[in-house]
Amino acid sequence: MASNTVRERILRSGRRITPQRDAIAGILERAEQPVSAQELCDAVGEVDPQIGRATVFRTLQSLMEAGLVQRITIPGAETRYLLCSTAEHHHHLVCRECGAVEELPERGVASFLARVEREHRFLVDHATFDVYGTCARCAGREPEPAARP
Amino acid sequence: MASNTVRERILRSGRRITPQRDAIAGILERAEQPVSAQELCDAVGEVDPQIGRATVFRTLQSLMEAGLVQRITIPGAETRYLLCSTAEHHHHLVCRECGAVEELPERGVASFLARVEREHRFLVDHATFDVYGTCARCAGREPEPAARP
DNA sequence: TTGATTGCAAAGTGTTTGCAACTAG
DNA sequence: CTAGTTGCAAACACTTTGCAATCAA
Repeated sequence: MASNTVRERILRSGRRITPQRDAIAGILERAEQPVSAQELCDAVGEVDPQIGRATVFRTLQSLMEAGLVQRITIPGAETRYLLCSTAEHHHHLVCRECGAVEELPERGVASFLARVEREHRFLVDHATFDVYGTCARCAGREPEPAARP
Repeated sequence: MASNTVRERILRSGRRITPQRDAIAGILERAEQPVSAQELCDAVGEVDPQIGRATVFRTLQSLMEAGLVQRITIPGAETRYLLCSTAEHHHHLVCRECGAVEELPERGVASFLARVEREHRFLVDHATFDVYGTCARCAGREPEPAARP
């Protein structure tokens, strides 16, 4: 099988590697949590102040189209971007404490969606399912975790 | 039990009824599908061109706080607002054909969330679960419905 | 009466675009 | 070589804010 570095994945998607994309991908790769466009711009600026906002946005868009990056839209907060291990459709568990994101494979959601389809006679085309809360590690530290699904 | 008109619900939430709010709520009420802020501004403008954008946004915010309105954030599209029959937390099935929105009660999602909590050792605080596809009525008309969960 | 609400216009965000210059493949 | 990519700055879309005037309860 082909190499799975981000660079390889970009190349395989028929896109060019440029220093800018390399920098942006690197930041996303190192980030332990989803990054906002603004944060990304700032971080990129530290690598090379020459790189402009437009490039950051265009790169994100490009990487999203390539399936390398997914955008998660936290309602009431900013849009954030994260490098995904797989281009397949999946969902996220986002920890509010540490920002860590766990990927929830589509498989886990599929059976539930099937039930929705059956019960509501609704043909599902796309579903967003993002869960916010406290991850196991952070829950271990906290005395009184919130709980309101 | 108390009356359940939108006016009543606004009043009961300790907010004032104003002609502007009445107009905005009326539009949301008549809309068969979620409305974007822009559309709302336009529609409101037809009722009374005097009503400004700021008022529309402030009213939406107010109604959201009161639990009358919910905002749904379609990834890659605009934010839309819709009047909800209940202030309780719930999710939506949105038909891409006709725009109709069906409310999916939290109850239906709860057991699924419980499983996620168990399997991922994750304390769920809030989950967004919005489903896009084709409703039964539209599916009946269409020869080849899309299907890619 | 009086605090909530409004209109206006101006300021913020966050994101996109046009275009000439540049460069990876 | 040449289509894809970039930087810049300006344009855009959407939402929020300050403030004085107004109005619902």
